[in-house]
Formats: sequence, structure tokens, C-alpha cells
Amino acid sequence: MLSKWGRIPTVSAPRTARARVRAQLTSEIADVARTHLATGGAAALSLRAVARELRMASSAVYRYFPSRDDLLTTLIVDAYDALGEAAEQAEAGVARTDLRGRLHAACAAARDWALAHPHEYALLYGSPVPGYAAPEATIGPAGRVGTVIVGIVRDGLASGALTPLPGSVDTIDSRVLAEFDLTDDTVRAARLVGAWSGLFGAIGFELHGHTHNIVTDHVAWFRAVVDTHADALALP
Amino acid sequence: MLSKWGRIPTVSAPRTARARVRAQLTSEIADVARTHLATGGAAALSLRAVARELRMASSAVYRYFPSRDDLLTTLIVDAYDALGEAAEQAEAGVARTDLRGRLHAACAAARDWALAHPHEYALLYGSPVPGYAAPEATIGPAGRVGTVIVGIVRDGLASGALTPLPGSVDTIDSRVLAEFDLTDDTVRAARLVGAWSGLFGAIGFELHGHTHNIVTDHVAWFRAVVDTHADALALP
DNA sequence: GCATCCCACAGAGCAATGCTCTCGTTGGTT
DNA sequence: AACCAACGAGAGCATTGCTCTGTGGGATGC
Repeated sequence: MLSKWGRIPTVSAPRTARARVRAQLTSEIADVARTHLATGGAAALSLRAVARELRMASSAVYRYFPSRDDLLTTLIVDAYDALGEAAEQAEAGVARTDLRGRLHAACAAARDWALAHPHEYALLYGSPVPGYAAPEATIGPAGRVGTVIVGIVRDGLASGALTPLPGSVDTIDSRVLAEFDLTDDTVRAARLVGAWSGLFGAIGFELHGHTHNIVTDHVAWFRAVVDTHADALALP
Repeated sequence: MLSKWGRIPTVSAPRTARARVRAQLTSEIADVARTHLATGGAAALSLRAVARELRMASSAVYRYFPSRDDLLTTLIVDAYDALGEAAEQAEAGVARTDLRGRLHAACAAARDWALAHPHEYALLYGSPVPGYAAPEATIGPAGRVGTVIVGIVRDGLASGALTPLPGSVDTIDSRVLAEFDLTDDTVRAARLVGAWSGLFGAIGFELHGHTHNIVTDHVAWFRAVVDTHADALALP
């Protein structure tokens, strides 16, 4: 537990009182940072401001997060998880056989979350931060939304509601295809990734104002976009 | 010429020698800033560093750009224009009747430009910069790529190669619809905006690494995504 | 031709940032 | 009881965006 986190003490086992208060303070810092992020965006997130609000010296924060970027990473992971969970929960609330409804639910939940947390969303799907290279820790949670919509298709194929689309393309990694039982449906797999990216493209456009003065009813437009992708995936 | 540019002297008419050298220096500053932006990204763009490279005091730069954000705005407008021009030129090189080919050309050009100028692209379609609100000056150039792909559909409708899609939705601003002769084809209009956002979603996903370890052949995948949108638009 | 005026530039300065280093204190372990 | 690692505070460094003040020079008016 010191590879990328430097020689910062472990957090995992809060057995001692010290470890407990440490975990407490760590999450407290992250919480304050999250509110700062939510109000001012990533650029307005200042370690010193967080420290000030917590009435501690700025240098003390470095005992908990080796750098501002590490704080950001924590926030990013949390955000990915929150977004993923929102999509998962929404999708889980729809009848398993209603494939299109499940897609709509997941996508709408992602959009709702993005509208509710614009700055955090921008952190996830906007430009990568400064000299920031997405650390390993983010790749897992980052895929949760994608996993949800892939799961819909997989269920459809497993139940026979969907049959593989004709043709075959070699664009998606074979291990990924195998992981999601899409080896025999590569065309649909490519379109799935396309739908995934299109989903966040649409959300990003709305969020960043690119559709301002163009789209008047974003809810309906978003539904239409998702429907288009559902058509491309041949969801019933 | 002093509304948003403060009381900075006009640049428009370089009649006097002074105005000429002024225009010269202004573009020189922008050029240096552009290279800094291209190498380090928007966050690494420092007015002082630009001034240093130009061997002038940092305060002198403020004679030309009232603030760092104004410098950034100039760069953004230029980038929008460069991207738009790339798409326009590529699209113009395809036979007018080949609607799908025109779409592919425009989209591929946009992708190529984005890959060649990742930081500038991130500035346009990534998260909005810090406390930065897109000024009026950017909205025109920002639409150029969209205008290109809308033009393809309009040409198709005008020539009779395309017929309006059945149905009617009220999601797109009526003035925009009228401007592009799409009043009677609202379903296609909505999908057009969807394709537009999907295009940049796909490019952004590739650029920001979201498809890393998932998509193996980005050229082919991107073509597939564009083809999906072309299908949705019923391009022959 | 001279006086005037305004633009351009430099330099100092302010508030703020991320991060480092040092130094005293304190909690937990042996 | 003694020790050590963790902890927190404060000062300090380099950097940033931006403002203010002073000064020189080229363009302009008479």
C-alpha cells in the first residue's frame, strides 16, 4: 500500500483509535473537497481552501492526500461510482424483458445524474485535468455505466429476444467481446460502444451548452437519441 | 469596439504603422499561446510564460489581451474555425450526390483534426474552462461542423434523394428548423443533432481514452459509428 | 518646428496557489 | 517507562493572474 500513494500510511484497517480518526478525517477532507468541486468546478478546487474550511494548516492535508491530483482522483472514483450506481439502480427497476425500457432507464438516470452534478460529470467525461493521467484506480468504476447497457444486450441475446446482427467486424477487443458474450455479435458490439459514447456525447452537448438555442426540449430530444441507438441495436 | 474588449484599442484597421505593429504583436502573442496550448493544454497556458518567450513584461501582454480568458477565447474561436474549415474542405471534395460519402468525409476530417490537435479539441468540446462562460464570439464558429452535416441532409431533401421521415417531434427550435429547411422533417432534424453530438462523443471517447483496451481499431469503429448515424438519417 | 498627448512597456507589488521542510507534540507500542 | 512513527503548524519557495505607477517615444495638433 505504498506504490502510488507514496509512503502515506494505510487506511484499510481502522483498528486503532488513530487509524479511525485518520479515516474519519480523510473522508471529511474528501467531503469538503467534493462540495467545493460541486460549487466551483475542478479548477476551483484548492487544497488550501479545503484546509481552511477544516481549520487546519494546508500542509497538514498532505498527510492524507499526497497531492491535489490524488484528492481529485478520489473524487473521480467516487463520482464514477455514484454515476454507475444511479444507472444500475434505475435499470434494475425495469422488467427484465423490457430491453428498450431498461436502456431508457439507464440512460435517463445517467443524464439526470449529470445534470445534478455538472462539475463532477465534467471531471469524468470532459477534458482530462491538467497534467493528469487517469490512474489505474479509475478504470474499473469508469466502466460501470457501459457495463449496464452491455448487460441489457447480453440478456437479450441469452433469452433469445435478440439474435446476432448479420456481418462481422473486428473493432472491439476480443477479451472484451468474450467477457460480455458478444463474440458472435461483433456488429452489435461496435454499435454498443457507439451508443455508449453517443450517450455521453449527447449529455455533454446539453451540459456544455452546445445545443443551446437549438434543442428546445432536451428531455424529448435525449429520448429520441436513445431510441435511435436502441434501433441501431435492434432492441424490440 | 469596446463592449467586451474593454477599452483596448481597435485592431480592425491597421492604417497607421502603430496599428500594424500592434496587429502583428497581437497575432504573435496568440501564436505563442497556441503552441503552449498545443503542448501543455489549456491549464498550462500561462500569460507570463507567453510574455517570457516574447521577451516582454507580463504586464505588457495585458495591452493586447485584457485577461487570460480573453486570450483563450481567441484561441477557441481560431480552433473552431480550423476544425470547421477542415470539415468543410473534406466534405467539399466529395461528389454532391454521394450523401453518405460526404458525411463520412466531414466526420473523418473532424476526427483527424481532433487527433492532430487534442488539447485544442479538449478546449472546444471538453469541460468548459474554469469560470469561463462561452462568449458570444464563439457561437458562430462553433456551429460550422454542424452546419456541414446539416447541409448534406438539406441537399438530399432538395434534390429529392431524401424524403422526410415519417412522424413529427417538437424538440428543435423552429427558427433553426426554418433556417435549414427542415420544418417538415423534424424527426430527421432531431437525429441530425443526435448525430452531431454522437460524432463528438465518439471522438471525445477515443481522445480521452475511454475506449482504451476496448476498441482495437478506432478508424473502423469510427466509420461504423458514422454509418450508424447515416442509417438513422436514412442516407442512401 | 515645437508642444502635446497617448500609447506602449517595464517593474514592483498583491493575493493566491501547490508543495516542501523543519520543528515541536502526541498517541500507540514495546 | 521509553521510544518511534505519525501528526499538525508555520515558514518558505516558486509560480500564477492581475493592477498600479512611472517613463519613454512616436504620432498628432498648432
